[in-house]
Amino acid sequence: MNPPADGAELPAEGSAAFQRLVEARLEKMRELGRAVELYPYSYERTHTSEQLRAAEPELTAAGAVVRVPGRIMTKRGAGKTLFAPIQDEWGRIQAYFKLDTLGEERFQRITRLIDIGDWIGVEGTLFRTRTGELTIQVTDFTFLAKAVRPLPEKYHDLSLELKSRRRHLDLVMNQESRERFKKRSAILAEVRAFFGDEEFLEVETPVLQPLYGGATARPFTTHHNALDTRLYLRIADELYLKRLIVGGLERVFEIAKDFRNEGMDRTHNPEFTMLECYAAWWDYHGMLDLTERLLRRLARRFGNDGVLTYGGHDLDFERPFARLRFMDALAERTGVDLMTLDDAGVAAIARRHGIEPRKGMGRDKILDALFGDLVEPTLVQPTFVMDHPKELSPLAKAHRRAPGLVERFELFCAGFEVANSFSELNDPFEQRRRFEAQKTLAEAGDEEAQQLDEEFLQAMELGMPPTGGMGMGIDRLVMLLVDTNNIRDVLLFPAMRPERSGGEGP
RNA sequence: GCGCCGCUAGCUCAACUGGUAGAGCAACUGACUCUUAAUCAGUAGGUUCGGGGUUCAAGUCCCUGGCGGCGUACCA
Repeated sequence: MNPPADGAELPAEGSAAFQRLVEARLEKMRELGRAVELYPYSYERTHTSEQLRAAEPELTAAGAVVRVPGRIMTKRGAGKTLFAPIQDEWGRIQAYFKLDTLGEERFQRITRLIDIGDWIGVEGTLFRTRTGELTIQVTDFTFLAKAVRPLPEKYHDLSLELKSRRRHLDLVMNQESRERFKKRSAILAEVRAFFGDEEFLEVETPVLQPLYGGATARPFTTHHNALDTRLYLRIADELYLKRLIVGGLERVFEIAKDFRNEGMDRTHNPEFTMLECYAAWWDYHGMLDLTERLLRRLARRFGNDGVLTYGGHDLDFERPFARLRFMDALAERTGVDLMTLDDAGVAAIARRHGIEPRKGMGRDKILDALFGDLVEPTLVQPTFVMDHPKELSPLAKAHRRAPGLVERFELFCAGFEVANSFSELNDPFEQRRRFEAQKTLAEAGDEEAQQLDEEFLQAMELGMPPTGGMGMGIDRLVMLLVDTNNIRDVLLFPAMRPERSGGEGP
């Protein structure tokens, strides 16, 4: 038998009132500890709450004794009986405790010494109450673990902050939250299965990198003690994955965290999960087909016959996705063929649409801003936007026919970007020129400028096959599939400012 | 970054123009042998985010710091 936990206490914290709530629980735990093991090592479960519901007819007919562990969510005493829903990962099953069946000591134990929030295993047979609820008639029960802290209030939702900061509380209190994160896991599994079927090899590349590249973003920096050298947390996998293509691995993909030292809001977290894939011998058309197949498969599995409801819109992934050329979309919105205009002309059009070009914004950046304002919000149904201006895409191959453009597409759904893809630049001389240009920007103080990666260039100089590449923000994909507009809903532990007591004052 | 709003019991929220800080849930005591937001009777529970100021008097007004929400800008 365990020591009776007489010394158990929590560090002083919170108000005296809170201390008393905890103390009441500790006191009951001490008393309970004199009779039972407080922290047993395991429990033999026969069924989950879900399995009980599925197997009810057989179990009832056989009068089978089941053993189900779970957390006590409420206690409803009714004289010499007690009803208590027991919650496990899949849901709840009601347990019925009766003085007559359990005897005085065990009945007192459940009614008086065991708290809401505690874990117990109940053993008994199934029956239906008068009101029709499936219930376990408890013949015995086992104490499994103590909740020394009280559970939150039961019929109002937690604030988003508490849900995010204390995800464990959210998961205890909200079945729907548990379902959402299980769905995220299923989505990831489905994506991996898809790439397996498409004969892509899943690989892992470094998170800690001596140089960062593959995207324009500010990195996190860290330091390696033994090497006494600065390292960066990756902002993209791109350059390493392309080196694998050079090496002869023809189809690779990676699902991994990227880190970007930038603002956070409803759609941005400093660390986020990115899918990148590369296929030798493909151009962006091949990637486009792949992307469409992937999204359709996900929409069939997680939506309704290939249709996803998002923000009140029905998004149809079953039909071939719309395709739209970047410049055509802009021309349609502005009434002007912007290809024919010079920088000043483009800037003038932007001003006419309420966009004031910032200092240092090149023509292509202004086009991008215009696109973001005028076109993106209108792209509700899945739409491929194709053939972007060159300056925006330093790693993409020039368009084979249209001068000034690159072979690139982005997939938009519900007004936000889901995927981004190029015919990958594989000309090492052109790539070196573009890096040099970035280096100049960096020296001028542009923190987002990409660094010249000699290792990568040397790899490309060894010869990189024609290659298609695609990147997809997994968190946004999950947001789309679970119908939420807040990234915190799909990250178990989103980045939060550390909690601190108030400042010291002036 | 910037702007607006918020922070009161463990949780969700009240408290008028400055005038004794309240309710529900949770907790505690009691009643009830099919309850289910159980019910009924009672008890206890507060650093009103921190610091400073104005005032006879501050949850409320002012200054300042912290944290959050929403909007906005950049990034997936």
